[in-house]
Order: sequence, then C-alpha cells, then structure tokens
Amino acid sequence: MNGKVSMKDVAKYLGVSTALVSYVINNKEKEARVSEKMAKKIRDAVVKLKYQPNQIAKSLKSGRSNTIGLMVADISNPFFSNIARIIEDEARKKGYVVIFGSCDENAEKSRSLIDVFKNRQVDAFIIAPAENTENQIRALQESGVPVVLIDRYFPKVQVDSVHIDNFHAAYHAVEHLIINGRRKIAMMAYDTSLPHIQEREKGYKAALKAHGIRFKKEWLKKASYQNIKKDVATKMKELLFPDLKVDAFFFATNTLAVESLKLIHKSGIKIPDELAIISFDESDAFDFFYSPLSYVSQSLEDMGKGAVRLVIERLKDNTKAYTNLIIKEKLVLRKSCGIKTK
Amino acid sequence: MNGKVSMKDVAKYLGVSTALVSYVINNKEKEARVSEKMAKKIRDAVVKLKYQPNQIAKSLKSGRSNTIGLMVADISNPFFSNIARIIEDEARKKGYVVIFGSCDENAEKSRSLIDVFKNRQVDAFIIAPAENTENQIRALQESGVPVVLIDRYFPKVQVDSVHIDNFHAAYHAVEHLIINGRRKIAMMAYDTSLPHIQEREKGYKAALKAHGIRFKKEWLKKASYQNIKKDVATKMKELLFPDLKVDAFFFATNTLAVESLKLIHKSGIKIPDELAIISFDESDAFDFFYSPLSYVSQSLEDMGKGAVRLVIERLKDNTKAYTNLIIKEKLVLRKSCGIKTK
DNA sequence: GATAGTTGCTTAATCGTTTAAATCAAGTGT
DNA sequence: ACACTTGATTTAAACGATTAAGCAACTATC
Repeated sequence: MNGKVSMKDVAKYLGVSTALVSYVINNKEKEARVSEKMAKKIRDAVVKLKYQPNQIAKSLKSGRSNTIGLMVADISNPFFSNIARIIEDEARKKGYVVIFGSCDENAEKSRSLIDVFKNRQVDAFIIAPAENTENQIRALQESGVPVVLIDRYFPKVQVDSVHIDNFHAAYHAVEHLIINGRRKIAMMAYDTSLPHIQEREKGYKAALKAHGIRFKKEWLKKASYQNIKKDVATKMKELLFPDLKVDAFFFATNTLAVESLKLIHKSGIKIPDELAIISFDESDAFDFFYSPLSYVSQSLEDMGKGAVRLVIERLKDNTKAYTNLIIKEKLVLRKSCGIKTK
Repeated sequence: MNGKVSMKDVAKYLGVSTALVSYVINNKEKEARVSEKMAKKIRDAVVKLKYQPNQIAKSLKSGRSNTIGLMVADISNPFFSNIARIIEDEARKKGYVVIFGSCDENAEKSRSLIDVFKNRQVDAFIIAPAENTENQIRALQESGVPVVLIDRYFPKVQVDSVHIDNFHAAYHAVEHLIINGRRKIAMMAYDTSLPHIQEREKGYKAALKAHGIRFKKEWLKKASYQNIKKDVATKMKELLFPDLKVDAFFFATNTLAVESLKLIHKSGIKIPDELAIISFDESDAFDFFYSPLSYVSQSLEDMGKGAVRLVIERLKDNTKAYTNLIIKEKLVLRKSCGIKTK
C-alpha cells in the first residue's frame, strides 16, 4: 500500500506507547528519562520500519508549518527566479520549504494567493508586492504573520523589507550619462504607483535638475505591465522615429530594456554613438547585445539572504523593531553608455 | 493575537456543534440534512468571524496535502523557471500549490529533497531528474506516490513523463547544418549519462553518418555541470585555437551555448560565415547576439501543462498505464546557422 | 519499615478538521 | 397508543504527532 509508517506502527511493533517513540525521535530521552536500552530499540525499529515523521501532523500540533510563502510578480522573470533560488537554499538550511506564487502585478491575484498561503498556514511571507496591495500587506502584517517585502516597499506600512536605494541608484546612473556628455536623456518606466519605480523616476529627474538640464515630459515614457510589448513599441517609436529625439536612454527594469532593445536593434540606431543606454537589473541578453549594456546591478544574493534572515529573526521575536535592509547597488559600466575615455 | 478563527470558534459563537459547521462549509447540507435556517446562520457567522479553514488539519484528516513537489536542477535557470510558472498556474487551477527545490544535478541533494517533500506529504512529484537518480525515482514510484518526469526520463523506469524526441530534434538540427554546407560539425554537451543528453548526442552522430560525414572524437566536447564555466572554456579553446577546426557548432543546452558564445564572441570568429551555430532551448541572449541564434525550441507550455495533466490524471486513477507524452519540438532558424538562400 | 525520591514507562488530552453513528423530538401510519 | 419515519442536531472517534501528568516499581534514608 501507501507504505506510510506512522509512529503508532513503530510503537505497536515494539509493544510500547507512542510517547516513548516520540521522545526518542525528538532526542528528548534525557528529559523524559527513557532508558538507554529502550532508546536503542526504538532507534533500530525506526530505521528498520523506515519511519518518516508526518510533517503535517507535526504542523497541526505545533502550529508551525515550517513553510514560507513566496509571492512575486512572475517566477519566470530571471530577476525573481534568481532570488527564489537564493531564498530556497537559505530557507531550507533553516528547515523551511518554500511555496511560491506569481501574482502578475495584479492585486486580485495577489489577494487570492495570500489567502491560499494563509490557509496553508505558512509561517511567514516573503513578498514582492504588486501595485495597490498596500492594504493587503498591512492587513497581513496586522494579523501577526511575519512579512518581509523584497524589491518593493510601502513607506507607510510598518514592515520588514529588503531593497536598494532606488533614488540614488537611478540618480547615479543618470548622472553618469550626463557626465559623459548626454543631455537629452529619456527614461522608460512602468506606469505604476509602486514606490520603487517612483523613486527611480525621481532619481532620474533629480539628476537632470542637478546638472542644469530641464526635464521634458515627452522624455519619460511609461508602459503598463499587462501590455508591455505593445506599450513599449508605441512609446519607443515616439522617441525614435521619424528622427531620434534623445541621446540617451535609462531603463527602469530589465524587461523594459529587453523589449526596447529589440526595437532599437531593428532601427539601426548606433549604440552608444547615437544613443547611450543604462538599464536597471541584469540579463544574459545585456551581455550579448552588440554594445554590451551598462546596468545598475542589485545583489540578488544579498536580497534573498537578507529576506530569509529577516524572516527568521522575526519568527524568533515578533516584537523587535522593523528593519529596512538597504542593499548596496552597483553601477556596472560597459560599452552601451559611451564611457568617456579622457 | 494570532487571530486564527477555528471551526470550534464558529460553533461556539452560534452555540452549535462543529459538525454542523463542517457540513455547511463543505456544502454537504443536503446529505447531512441541515436546515436552511441553520445553514444561513452558519454561513453568516463564517463571514462575520472571518473563518478560514485550516488546510493542515484538513490534510491530516484527508491524507491529501493538495501540494505538488517540483524538483528541477536549478529554478533560476530560465528553462526551468518558465516551466515552473506554467506548472504553478495549472496546478493552482486544480487546487494545488507547488513547493519547489533545486537539486543542482546532484544525486545527494535530490535524495534529500525527495525526503523533505515526502515528509511534507506532497500528493505528487514533478521532477526533472538528475544523473544517477534512477533508483530514487523507481523507489518513489514504487512507494505509490504519483511521479511525472519532465525534460528527462529513464527508459527503464515505468513512470509518466513529458519530453521531446531528443534524438530527432538533434538529428534535424544537425542535418540542417549539413544541408547548408557544413561538414565539420562540433557538439558541446554535458558530461552525463542522462538519456536525454545521450539521445541528443546520438542524433548528432546519426545525422553526420546519414550524410556520409565521418564523426571525429575531438568534435564532441563535454562539460561537467558543476564546472561548467571552466570546462566550457577549456574544451572550446581546443576547437577554436590556434585555428578554427570546425565550421559549425551544435549546443546541447542553452546554458552551454551562452557560456560558449561568450568565448566565441571574444575570439572574433565570424558567425555564421566562419562558424554556424544551432543550440537547444531558448534564451533572451540568443536574440541579441549579433548573429541571432537558431535553436531547437521546446514548448515549455506544452511540457508544463502536460506534466500537470498527467499528475492530475494519475491522482485520479493510479492504475492506468504509464504515459510518455512526447512534445513536438520546433527548429527556429535565424542568422547563426547560415541558412542557404538558394 | 514507613517516607521520600528516582527511574521508566503509559495515559490521555490536544491541535482543527471530517464523518459515521447516535440521539432525540416531532410527525405519520395503523 | 404503538412502532416507524423523517428531520435536525450532537457525539465521538479518527488523522499523526506532542507532552504534561500519572503510576508502578525500585532505591535510598533515618
């Protein structure tokens, strides 16, 4: 049959109570004063019968599932799948498994996923929250389940989070373009109220301003997540055709960059001579573009490890103050941004 | 507090037994002859108290966790993360959640992951098995838990699986290179006994033979998964330097192709004029290589959906015959393979 | 040789559900 | 008036573990 051997089976096999078996298995022989002889007998029987504890029963009893719920926009996006990999490894080291879900930047899916995870009694959530889910996160937080936000954040919600300083990252990237002689700098972002993207926009504008460049509305293009291909195509064309209206481009995410690059590539516009480029995040594609892309690199390792660390800490002590862990970003400069070689 | 409302709380609130609440919640009012009035009262109370069923308790009772364990080599590899995304969506449609783990092509990690998943009482496994895990899969299969293999397979193990016809896919890809005038065709594969890679090698050799080309041992290079960067570098150099010894390259996976392309790119070798290329799988990087790569495309959607379908079917009926679902592959031709334009 | 303490084990309640069986009041038929 | 349905609800066991409390049987103490 199903071959499931329970503690009862082990106990029956030896003619003892399940309590004894439980004590031995959990190494509580000392406290429970189990005799050496019995302990050995039990240990042998456990091996012989191939007993494997039922985590579900343990969870029900303990109230802890040793499971972390991971929700991101899309697990197939390399940015998130790389983080997922780190989180998986770190979590398992601590005895947790990870269940995951993709919410597609959709608040309704987000809500339903949170419900599913809650029913599954996850011990904690690691979430890259979608737009308009601030209240969901707050409610979750207030319900007492540990929550750690990654990549994104809501300044007004008291909650642990791990992310970079998006304003400064964007500021420095754009400043770099300016220092290298670009004056007409466009930005492609998502059309979202999510603070991390907003901050990137602010950093972009601030850099322009600091260097005496007047921001033009038509430089800032926004694509919706749901219609990314179409939107990027439309918006890019406005700046590329019939004539190139800018001399540099700053992309708010790798997905936006990859989509845009396809068009830029086709258009025959020369990178970096006619158009300098810096993007956020990484992508294999950036390396193989004929003019390898410069980018703002976020350490996914730091982010994933940080998230798990915060989760574990909060599981230990839910009264401690909230931590906003700020990961250092790194501006990786390559050919696409037209580095000035003085 | 934790705010967890149990069925008992609902029952107590109304002064009734938990049985009644359970019947109503599970829509068994008819069979259990619950009065309309009571049903309504209970439903209202459920909403009012925000009762959420505890899946863990349900699982313990029912013996089903409604969880699928997904094990792949590395969830951060786009090939697997894309499949994971499909599986996640399909599984949730059927009321299942997915827990995942990466085994890094390592049999020991694989064993430990399977144990973790088994302890979690997953209802079924979807696995891209690593080398030397044939016995693990067989044992799992024999223990009665539904298992579906994806991407890889073990011909001698009776188990459901979803994959392409690797022999033919490789054969056709290599044949295409030959038809377009290449005669000295190298292949970069993994150094593994995994049948899917073996089949790709066989297809490669068979295509050469069928077209009267004598296979040379030094054309077939193998890299170990653990040392991929170093191995690829060493092996590629043998064929690229000091002089280019082949006129075409066939890559057994996208990872191998991406690693190799970095070297080829640096070397200045002209693609496709000096060297034609076809790879397995896809990658954003392929699109942005100056000479976009031709590749053997596997429908990850078909694979993921197929895997979930087989899992669900087997969960319904564990006596049915095993299915090997063969996904159709597609040879996508672009610039890198030097298409003959007669 | 009564008292207390130690050793080694069992009992039984509990976690939150499900569900077969039991209960019980009211109605129906003869 | 009697047994029988029917309807509406409760009881209690079960899933597989954990663990406080209980209980013999010894050992030590004075």
